[in-house]
Formats: sequence, structure tokens, C-alpha cells
Amino acid sequence: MPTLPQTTRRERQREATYDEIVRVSRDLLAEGAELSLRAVAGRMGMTAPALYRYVGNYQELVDLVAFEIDKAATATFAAAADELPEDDYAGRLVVSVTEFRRWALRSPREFGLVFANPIADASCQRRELLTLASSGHLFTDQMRALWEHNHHPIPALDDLPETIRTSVLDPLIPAEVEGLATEDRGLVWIYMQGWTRLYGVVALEVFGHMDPRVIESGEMFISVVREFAPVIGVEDDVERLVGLVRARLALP
Amino acid sequence: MPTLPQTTRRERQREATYDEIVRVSRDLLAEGAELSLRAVAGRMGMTAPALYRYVGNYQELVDLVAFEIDKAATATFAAAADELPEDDYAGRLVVSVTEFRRWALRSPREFGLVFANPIADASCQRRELLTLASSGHLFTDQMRALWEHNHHPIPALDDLPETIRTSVLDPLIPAEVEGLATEDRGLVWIYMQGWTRLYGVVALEVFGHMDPRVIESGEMFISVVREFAPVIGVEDDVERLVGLVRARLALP
DNA sequence: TCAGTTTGGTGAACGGTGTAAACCGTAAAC
DNA sequence: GTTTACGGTTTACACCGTTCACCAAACTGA
Repeated sequence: MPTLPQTTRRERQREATYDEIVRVSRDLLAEGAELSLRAVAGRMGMTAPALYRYVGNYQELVDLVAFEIDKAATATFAAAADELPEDDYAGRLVVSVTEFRRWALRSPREFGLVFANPIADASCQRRELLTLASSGHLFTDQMRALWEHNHHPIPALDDLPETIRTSVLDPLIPAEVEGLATEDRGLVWIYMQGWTRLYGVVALEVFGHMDPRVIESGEMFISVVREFAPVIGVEDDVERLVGLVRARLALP
Repeated sequence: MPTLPQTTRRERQREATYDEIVRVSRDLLAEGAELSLRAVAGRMGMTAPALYRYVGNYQELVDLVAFEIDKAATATFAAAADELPEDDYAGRLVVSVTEFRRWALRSPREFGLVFANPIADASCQRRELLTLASSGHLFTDQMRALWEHNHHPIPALDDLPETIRTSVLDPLIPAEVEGLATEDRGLVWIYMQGWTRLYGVVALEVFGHMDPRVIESGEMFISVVREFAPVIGVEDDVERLVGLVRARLALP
């Protein structure tokens, strides 16, 4: 039997249609076109109302596509890390976030879809998008691997503000905390700070609210990497890490 | 003669219409409605094509409204600063940026319009929006006043990357550098770094890509303030400054 | 095998958007 | 007082998300 059990023919067909929806949507975005139900349906040889058999409304289409875009982009961030030795934890993290910036500046529309779409005030399903973000998982995993190797100092739970303490004990963010001892949860706070800095500089550059020459040079991004290095205990390695960043930013 | 010279009746009429366009647009946004040419025109008792006598296209309307929203919001940031003594430079800066965050979280649509609209790849006029941003002017002015008072260390020009050096010598950002000595231009780089951190944390919170409980508590914003304090030489004052932030965040 | 139901599509329609063209009365300008 | 330019309208086009009624084909169970 070539088909797995419990997957009827219809289910496979439906799954294939979902994949095509995502593929066509990504093609449209890559071509600089607007993401619209009619455009997607038209390119699939369907009419727009047919898409309502697959997504409840336009926002659901956006969420679906955003999720898949994030997943695909994250794969490239991970691939960049795999160019380095497995035990170069700091290098892998730095190379991944650099690839994140490159991707964002290269695909501003996609970045906006994934990272500049309001999530806070939405339904439960959209809130789960927060904890399911592929990129978030990658960065947390890499940062945790780095910490488990060099055990740089992290804040004690008692030193954290109360809200932060409850948040790191039961995180709503894409952090794998299973098996991370309670007293080590300060690492999650460090991660949140790192994500804030990374998101901040990249969003600022993507939206262009800064001197274009500075953006083009990447020096602000490098400055952020440099200043965050001590926080994750890699200040002795920072010149090599910045070298990795510069080499990646110079790529075509 | 009650009318100023060189302002014909038509010009005053036209100016009044511009004002009404902006006023109506801001009302629409404040009510949670979409900003559209038809809605604005309708509320003004006109038809949509008539607006084309005032703005070239929809994006120009957005730019116009965004500029005025930024101006009005900046007035509230400045007003918050004026609650403090004139010589409390650090306090005034901190209170202003706190009000910036409060405004952004209270008016996410307006924030998106002003600060999450791509500027980089647009025409010259939109690029000028960068150097005309009212909020940028306020923050740079406050930071410069602080520096001229306590003269905290700033990077020397020779220590800056070349791109940054040329950028701070002839800034494209809303910084008043007239009269700021060439050797002191490292301050502009400090400002850019501060803006990156401020924009970053606020944008992240507005778009909700973070644990909602952390956003609600404001602890990430406080953490950013706390970590930036040493950069502008106010680390000895940081507990008082954080107190100012907390007091402001507790406001209704 | 046949009846019944679910699935996935169509076409028409509603109200909404930005935008372009043609047209026109009135106010300003010479 | 004639001319011009401004500021508006009407109409129209091509999109958009969304709903509804309808229908054929595919699955389902007796």
C-alpha cells in the first residue's frame, strides 16, 4: 500500500491544494505583486470564492502564508549556520541572525507580512503564531546551545521583575524550555532582550527610518551584534564574530 | 487690512481645506476606521476625485497625515518633558521617550502610519520625510542638551567606521548639527544607536511579537532605558530615571 | 448497487477601494 | 469684461473581500 493509513485520497488532495495556495502566494509576493484572494485563485485556475473552502477569510490566508514564509526563511538561516563547525555555537548564532537581516532587507514585503502584522489584539489562533514561529525556535535553540557550552552569567530568577519571572517560567514565546532548569530560566530573559535588539534594528532598517547610507553599510547591525556580545559571554570572540558578519553581508 | 500680504483669499481657502483633510483623516483613524480617499471626502461633503486637487495620490495623503500626526504626537512628548525642571535634561529625555511608547501602544494604527511605512525605496519627497520628522528633532535636541550639560564620553570621529563618519558629518536624519563641532559629531552616532533601540522595542511591542504579559508590564522598555543609560552618561541617575518611567507608565 | 451526504467548485452580486477622464460653474486675473 | 485657472461633479474602470444560491462530482453507508 503506497498510501499511509488514515490519509484518504481527499485529504491528500486537500493538502496539495493548500501547498499550491502557499506556493502561488509566495510567487506573487516574490514578483512584487499584491497578495489577494483573486490573484491567488486566478493563478490557480480557480475563482476567488473557492478559496473560502480553505481559508476562513483574507487574514487567515495571510497568516498561513506568513507562517510558511517564516518556515522557509528559517531553513536558510539554519543552512547558513551549518556552514560552520557544530561546536562554534556563537558563530552559528551570529551567522543565522545575519542571514535573518539579509533576508529581511532582500524581502521587505515578506518581512512585513511575518513580523509587522499585528498579533497582540487578535484571536487565540493568531496568538499561537507567536509560539510557533520557526525563526524564534531556531534562535532560542542556538542561544541555548551556546549557553550550555560556555555558561555565561544569567540573571537569577529573584533578580527579575515579577512579570518577567512568571513569563520565563511559563513562556508564551517560541522557546524550548522543556528541560531547562527553573533556576536557569534567566536565559529566556536574555533571549527576549536579544530578540528585541535584533528585531529592532532589522525592522528599523527594513522600514528605512534611518540614514540610507548607514543601512546600506550594515554598520548599525554590526554595532548591535558587537554590543550584545558581552551579554552572551562572547566578548573575547567578538572580532572574529564581526568578521563572520561582514563576510556574510558582503555576499551578493 | 486684516489679511496678511501675499496670501490671497484662494490660498487661505486652500490651506483651510488642507487642514480639514488632515483633521478629518485623524478623526477617522482615531475612530478605528480605515483611512481612504472616499471616507475623507465623504465626511467633508465632497466626492473622492475632488481630493486629487490636493494630493497626487493616496500615498501622498498618507504621507501628509503621517507628518501631521507625528507633529501632534511630538507636541505631547514635549509637553511631558515640560513637566520637569528645565535643567533635568536626562529626566526630560526619558519622560519624552516614555510618552512616545505610550502613544505608540495607544495608537498602533497611527504608529504604523508614521513609523512602519516604507520610506527607503520611495521618491525624494518621501526621503525628506526622514529629515523632517518632528519626533526625531525633539529627541536629538534633548539628547544634545543633555550632552552639552554633562559631556559624557562620545566616540571620536576616527574611531567610527567610515560610512558612519560621513553620515554624521552630513546627516540625513532629523538632527540639528548646525553648531555642533566636527569633533563632537560622534554624538550623532550615539543618537542613532539610541533611536535604534527605542524604535526597536516600541515597534516590537506595538506589533506584538513578544509575550503580551511582558508588553503589558513595560519591563522590556524599562530594561532598554536602563541599559542605554550608561551610554549617555546617566548611570548614576538611572534609578530615579526608571522611577520617572514607571510613574508615567502607570498613568491611565 | 443505489440513495444520501459531504466536498469543492462556479457565477452573480454587494459594497468597498484608488484612479482617470470629461465636464462645468464660479472666482480670480489681466 | 473677457479669459483663464481652480475646485468641484459625474461617470466609468478595474480591482478588492465577501456572501449567496446553485451544482456536479466524489465519497459514504445500507
